Amino acid sequence: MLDRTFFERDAVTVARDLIGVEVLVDGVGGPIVETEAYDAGDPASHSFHGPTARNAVLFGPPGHAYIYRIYGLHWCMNFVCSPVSAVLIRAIEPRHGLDVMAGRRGTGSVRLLCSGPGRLCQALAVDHGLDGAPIDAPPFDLRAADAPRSVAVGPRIGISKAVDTPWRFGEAGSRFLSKPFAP
DNA sequence: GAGGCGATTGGCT
DNA sequence: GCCAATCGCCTCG
Repeated sequence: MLDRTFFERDAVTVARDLIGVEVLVDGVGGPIVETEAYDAGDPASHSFHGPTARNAVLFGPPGHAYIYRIYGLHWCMNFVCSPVSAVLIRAIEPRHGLDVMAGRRGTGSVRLLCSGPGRLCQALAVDHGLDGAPIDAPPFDLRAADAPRSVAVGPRIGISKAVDTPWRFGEAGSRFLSKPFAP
């Protein structure tokens, strides 16, 4: 289990350090291979326009899950950092509970089980019910990386503001990335 | 109270 | 590569 102070740092630092960290929800999950940072004062962050009903968790203590619905049908999972910032978990490497994930996802393709923020939430059964939940307690279980990873960096995906800010991080060469990093 | 849109995905051309 | 699906939240009137 990660120390709580891990998230008492800025989102960019945490996003880089999360690559390789194992995240399990009720025992299902695997190592994080792709993240994005959304900093305080970042025009692309949900916190930019101040507190609202949806983003209230972002303004609370770090080390909690911020989960929201996107495009009316998918969920996205973030870990809250400090101050008022968050890391979007974009992809993990399926390692534990493959059969459970496949059942939830309705696909046999291991590569597509958790390759994308919406997909991994479906595979791990993450939804609004876990919004605001502390991530150092069940059903979450976060474990330090088993080995150092080579981390690639690039611009974030799918946003319309601050599109050039290089705050997307990923395990170089992983086949479970939602999109490859430019060389 | 109404209108627009999003940190996405999957299916079809 | 393009586009529909689908709805809660936010902004504006």
